Amino acid sequence: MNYWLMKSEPSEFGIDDLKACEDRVTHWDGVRNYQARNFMRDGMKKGDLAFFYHSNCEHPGIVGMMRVHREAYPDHTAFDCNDKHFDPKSNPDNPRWMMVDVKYVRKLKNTIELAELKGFAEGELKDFPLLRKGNRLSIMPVTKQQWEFILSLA
DNA sequence: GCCAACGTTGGC
DNA sequence: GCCAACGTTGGC
Repeated sequence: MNYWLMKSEPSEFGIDDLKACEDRVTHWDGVRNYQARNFMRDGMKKGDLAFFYHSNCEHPGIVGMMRVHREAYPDHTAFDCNDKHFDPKSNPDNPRWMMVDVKYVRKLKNTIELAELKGFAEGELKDFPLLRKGNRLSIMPVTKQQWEFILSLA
């Protein structure tokens, strides 16, 4: 089993929105970055666990966990010219962007803030992509060691 | 709101 | 293939 971290802006779609979804499942649409897409398409397997990360907000950090519920399939929002993430270069015959379905697992009692994680950038979380300077990946792998260490902070 | 870092686009 | 211009991300 693999571990992941997936970012979302809580003003757009936060962990409470996921929890409120029917069956607590939603499709993770809108990824428009090739590296992030490749992680989803090539790496994510049903049953994998992922941290839910709130970005671009007052207290960015890890707020909970979810599980991959369905493996990668075409992101239909890329075909919809009314959608915020419309991409005219993607079409149903040759979809450029993919998404997975994720299911809510649980919220953490307290957010593990980015500021706290940064304290381990030279130690336990060395090489964690989230802490790399200029990192903009919205989906990234987490090693088992990193996963367990981060959870121990919660 | 600012801005650094990064990815993408497109002219050449 | 290079690279300048531009757009986006996301912390602060």
